[in-house]
Amino acid sequence: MSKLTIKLLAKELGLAVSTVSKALRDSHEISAETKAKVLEYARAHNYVPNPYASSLRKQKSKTIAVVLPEVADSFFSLAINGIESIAREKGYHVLIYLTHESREREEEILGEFNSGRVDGILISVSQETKDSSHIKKVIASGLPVVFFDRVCDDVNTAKVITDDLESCYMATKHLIHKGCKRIGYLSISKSLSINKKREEGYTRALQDGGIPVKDDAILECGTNDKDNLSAILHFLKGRNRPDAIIASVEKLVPPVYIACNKLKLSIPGDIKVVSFTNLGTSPILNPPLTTITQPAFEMGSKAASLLFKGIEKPNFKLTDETIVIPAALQKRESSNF
Amino acid sequence: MSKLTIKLLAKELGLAVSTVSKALRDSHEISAETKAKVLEYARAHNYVPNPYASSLRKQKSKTIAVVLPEVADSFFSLAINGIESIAREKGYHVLIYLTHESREREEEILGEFNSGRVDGILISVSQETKDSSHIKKVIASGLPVVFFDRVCDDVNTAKVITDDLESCYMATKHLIHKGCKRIGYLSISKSLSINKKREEGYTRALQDGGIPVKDDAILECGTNDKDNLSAILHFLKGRNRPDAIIASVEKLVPPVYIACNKLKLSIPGDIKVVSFTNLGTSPILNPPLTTITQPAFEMGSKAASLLFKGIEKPNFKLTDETIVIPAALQKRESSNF
DNA sequence: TTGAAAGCGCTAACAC
DNA sequence: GTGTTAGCGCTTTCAA
Repeated sequence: MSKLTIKLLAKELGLAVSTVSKALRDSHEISAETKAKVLEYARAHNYVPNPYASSLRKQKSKTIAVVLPEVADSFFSLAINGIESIAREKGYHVLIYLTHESREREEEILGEFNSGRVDGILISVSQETKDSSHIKKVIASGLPVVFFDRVCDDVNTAKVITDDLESCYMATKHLIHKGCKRIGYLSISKSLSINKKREEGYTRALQDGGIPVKDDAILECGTNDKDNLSAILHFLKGRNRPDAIIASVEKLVPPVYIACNKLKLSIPGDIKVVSFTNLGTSPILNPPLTTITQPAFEMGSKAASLLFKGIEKPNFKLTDETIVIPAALQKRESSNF
Repeated sequence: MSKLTIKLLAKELGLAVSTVSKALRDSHEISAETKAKVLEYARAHNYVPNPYASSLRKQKSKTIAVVLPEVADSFFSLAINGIESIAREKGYHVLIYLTHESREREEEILGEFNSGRVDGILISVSQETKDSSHIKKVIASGLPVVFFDRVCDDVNTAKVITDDLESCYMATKHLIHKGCKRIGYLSISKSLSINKKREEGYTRALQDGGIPVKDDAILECGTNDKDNLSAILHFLKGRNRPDAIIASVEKLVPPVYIACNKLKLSIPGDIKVVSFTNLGTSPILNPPLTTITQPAFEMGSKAASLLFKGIEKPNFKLTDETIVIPAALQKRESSNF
């Protein structure tokens, strides 16, 4: 069962290895006849060149890494789809790595790439990632990096994001328009780019709407689901409880609904809810959820396209340019339309 | 910015390449002193061995492939998590490939593995995969393969699945117990292992419950979301419309809820609903959904563990043994508890 | 148009 | 305990 190699192939055909190699890659120096013979034999015997030998020789791997906080989130699932489709199209392979929101793990993972394993990196950083030196280091080593969604502002490379500030501004405006006076905001890690922008959209909308911005209207949630639920329960119990909530990430949707349910707070009667999310079940929640939906698939494919350009075009530099793709505010019953 | 190689490293340290190589791998033949020196220099200069050179030499890649129908499904998302965590633990890298439910693509992808790119394969087959010759071929070539969830019964290798028949039997029983007389079943591709088992659980429960099994109580759904919605709408319109529905896969949940909504059928009043799904939003749907939940993470990690055993233990054969992990019936309002 | 040979970076015999 | 060397499978000069 020893694998067929180019050497064996050459021997069988009575040709030199180099001739076979060239024939396989359809080189113009090889006669049509020889090419046909080689190709036929190769496909008949299911020959697939060893990619690692080729990587070693050519010093490129035709492989990219996708580094994600997690995959159990519909945004990332859809983004992977987008990435994979472009990668396949371009003949690249996709290695997937999960940081589980740990900056330490993220650094560990990136550190491994200083080895020729991948030709480029797509990354959405972890919640813990404040210091971006590990990313700068990998870029300095010559590897193209493209951020998507969760970026590091201080790293000079291409980024694909949504209009977080504007879309959250719009969502907040919408709630104000519906008569909400005490709008709560559920944040995640303060250091996260998306959170900063979304929160700023929120506060600006409040200011523009003449509503005082209060610190205790913002609840910072974390990684642990149980803790988040109890924090939200507590948040909704105060005598100054909010009459609306904006959840900055998808994972906060279930705890918000569950908390309201427990506290017998009716959505949208007592409290209106809006969330950033790509959940396919938003329209069938109880009640249907008003969402800010990111174009996840498109973001993934755009980011991948950019990365491949950065890899393949010698004079295309992945500078600090940022591609912003608008998110959509989808109004539903949870905010009273 | 040329990458640091073992050769350079050796030169800098005034040592032979082989000495450095052994030192890096903590060989007993190397003095503690030399080891320390090498290790220190290596880490100070961020040396990471080129994995492809090593793969080439050792004839193994420390990489596995995960071949999935899609990733926008909470089962697969969770399974990837399970796979990744074990892979990381074992020092393996994970290549991800999506078939998008196409058997052709699946074959294409598997074909590429006849090259040393991966040491093993985890696969959940596409809806279109009836003929499994492409999988048999890759196994015959010597690559370990472990199926998870969607398996091919006629392929002799390890499989990690849930008790599809039994759990669907239980779910159907539950509906019968609730007084349902015309229970509809939404299938997907007839050829899919999970569907066959689930459907059989359904029919057996009907038989055991003394309810006639009718062909027109089974609706075969497909890949296209819109088509599924209209098919379900039609299905629920007949004068002999079902008083309960079992959805065999997660993606059918939104269309079922939407269809009922459109037709003003109340769940669970007019029609009870149960679905196979790992959706985190099941408890907050309108109404909360009764689910058959698979231990997705565990299935992924089990499958990965098995695969690594098959890769690393020379006399551990991945025979036809099947690991069955039970799914859980989580009763909620959609089936009236 | 074809072939010989060097070498990508690493590991593993084997020699010293 | 350390060094020399061959070779994994491929691509790419360069020579014939």
